[in-house]
Amino acid sequence: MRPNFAVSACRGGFSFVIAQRWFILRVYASLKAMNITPFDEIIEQNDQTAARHEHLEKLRELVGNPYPNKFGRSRLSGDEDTITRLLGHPPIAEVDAEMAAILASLGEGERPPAEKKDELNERLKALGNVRIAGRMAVPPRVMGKAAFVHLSDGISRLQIYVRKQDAVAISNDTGEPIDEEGKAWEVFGYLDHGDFIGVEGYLFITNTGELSVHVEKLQFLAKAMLPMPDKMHGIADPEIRQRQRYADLIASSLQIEHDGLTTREVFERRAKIISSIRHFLEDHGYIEVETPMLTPKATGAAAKPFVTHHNALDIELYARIAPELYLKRLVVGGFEKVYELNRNFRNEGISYKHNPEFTMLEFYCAYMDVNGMMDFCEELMRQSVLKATGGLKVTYEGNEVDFGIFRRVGMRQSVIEELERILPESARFDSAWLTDITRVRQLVAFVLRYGDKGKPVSIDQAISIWEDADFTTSFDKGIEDGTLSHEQVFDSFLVHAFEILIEPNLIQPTFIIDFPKSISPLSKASPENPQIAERFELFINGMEVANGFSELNDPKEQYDRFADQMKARESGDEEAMVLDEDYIRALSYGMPPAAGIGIGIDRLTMLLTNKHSIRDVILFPHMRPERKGTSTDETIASEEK
RNA sequence: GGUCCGAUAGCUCAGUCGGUAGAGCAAAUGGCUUUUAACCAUUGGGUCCCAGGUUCGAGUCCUGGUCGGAUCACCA
Repeated sequence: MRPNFAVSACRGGFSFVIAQRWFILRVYASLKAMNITPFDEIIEQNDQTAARHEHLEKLRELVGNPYPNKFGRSRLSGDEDTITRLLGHPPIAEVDAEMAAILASLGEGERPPAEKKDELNERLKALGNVRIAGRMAVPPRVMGKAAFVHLSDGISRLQIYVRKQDAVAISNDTGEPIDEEGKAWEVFGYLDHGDFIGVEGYLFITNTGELSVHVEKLQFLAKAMLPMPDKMHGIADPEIRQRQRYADLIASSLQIEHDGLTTREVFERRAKIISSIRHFLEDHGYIEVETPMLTPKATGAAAKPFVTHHNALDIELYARIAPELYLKRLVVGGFEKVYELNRNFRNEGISYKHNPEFTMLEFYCAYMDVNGMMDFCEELMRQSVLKATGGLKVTYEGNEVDFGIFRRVGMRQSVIEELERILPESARFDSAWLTDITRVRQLVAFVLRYGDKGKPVSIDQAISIWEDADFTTSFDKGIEDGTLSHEQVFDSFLVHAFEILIEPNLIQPTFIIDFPKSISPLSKASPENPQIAERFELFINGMEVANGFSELNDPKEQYDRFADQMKARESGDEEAMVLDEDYIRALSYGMPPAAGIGIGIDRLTMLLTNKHSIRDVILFPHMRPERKGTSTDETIASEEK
């Protein structure tokens, strides 16, 4: 993009322009040599920015420093008068209930009766002046010698009315009114959509019944050098929405109409979810801790880590994939109820439900088991949903999700029931097949094909899939080279079949319980069945939202489980867990029986804000870096010839 | 990584069969002292994502690429 000379060119004669242009090109060349992006290349230069630049210079002449340091807002509404406060708590409410009722009805689009309006306006004027500040939320509507414009505080907007003969401008150098006829009107003429101004004036109701401020003093506060997002459409390009979240947030405060929550409301709701969770946990005796984000071992979950290097120690460090093992060390140390609500990092794919860094709540409670944890989790989710949305039912992608009821279903049981339902008559399912390697192979093939074809399939289709279902699977290699026991094959099939057949259909909150032990290396086995882990995952709308279990606290058994994981790692499973010797040492001091859970805050927020993409509930999601323009080098080279 | 879709004025988008690049908003200028998607008049504004190809002629067709979105695989 070429630098824009139009603005500077209008200030001098022809030779001055040539000299200045030459000078600017030299400055550009030296900045480029140091790999510094020139200012004019950071924002695109066009007629819109040129106009705003001219306006900025005019304002500098009129009021002095165009970036003053403060603006004191009045306190008529009881606290500092933000626009939202003034609209929500009109100062007249304390003195006159009837007038307050009329004011409140204006919000519904009603007009006050003519005689009441005059009386109300007298009352409002008698309250004295308010001082408010905000961003100009619309381009000013100018009518010769008077104008209307709305100011926004990011949440609400309040209209101001500027009349040429009534307004005076404030000097930004002295802070005092400029005693000069028509100065404020001239200043107003150089204001653009998006600029920040502060005004002082009295409240009144317009003919069309809108509470407004009749401006007596006008102070310029800051310039918007870039044009504002489209007032009707906001920002349509999802890339710009995510890269320039600030612009997206401005758009959500400026847009006239919108469906669903605005971006700002999404993040306000996210904040509510998080604060309600913190309050709930603290009310129940939990203490918040912070454990290392940079760790010498990436363990505690099955995932690939980000690697970095510490220069002074000259060691590799990993961004943590889970705080789990640190939190349990704290349980060993006597923190009976402990939680951490912070970021985890996983070096894996990006999708609508995965971001490389994501926010996870993990907490642990001594003397509790998996069943107590499910009860507590239900309670925590319910109060959080209630605080964030005001009810227990939310609509997510057309489905009504009811947080009033959480089902509990065994993983094995759910898969058996589904297989009984979908397998053809000619192959009536028998649960003994789940421990027959030949049958499991056929079932794997069937489920894979079934999953590919999507649901539902007819009986005929099921029969033909079943009859064809005899080919090698990814398990065969594991069996042949001895890295997979038959038991592991059965478990893997169960999990796989669950993911394909059951998981996508779990719309209502459902705890899936009874996980195979072999895929739960940190979890205690069930006292009734040593092959089953005391573990659950919570699914809502086909998405895993939480994962909890009775924590394994036998150091020798934990060591053996880690050892199994390390063997799996040896044979190529990059995500198998890494042995943490210090954790084994910690457990050896003795850890009380305990239950723990991890809850994905981003996914919970998606559910409670009806957002399909995780990137819509993360303020600054990860994206590829922007490509820099490369044209200026050639421009300079050709200009200098 | 696979598949599908998209990229045109500052913004939101049209652009027919391959034949002179369009609208609304925004901007600039003028008018208008209670408007509210203010209104009226006038004006300026384009590397049609990039590179090749086909053609007398490409925003449009073909090939390759960049960026983005959706989806699948992996994962929480």
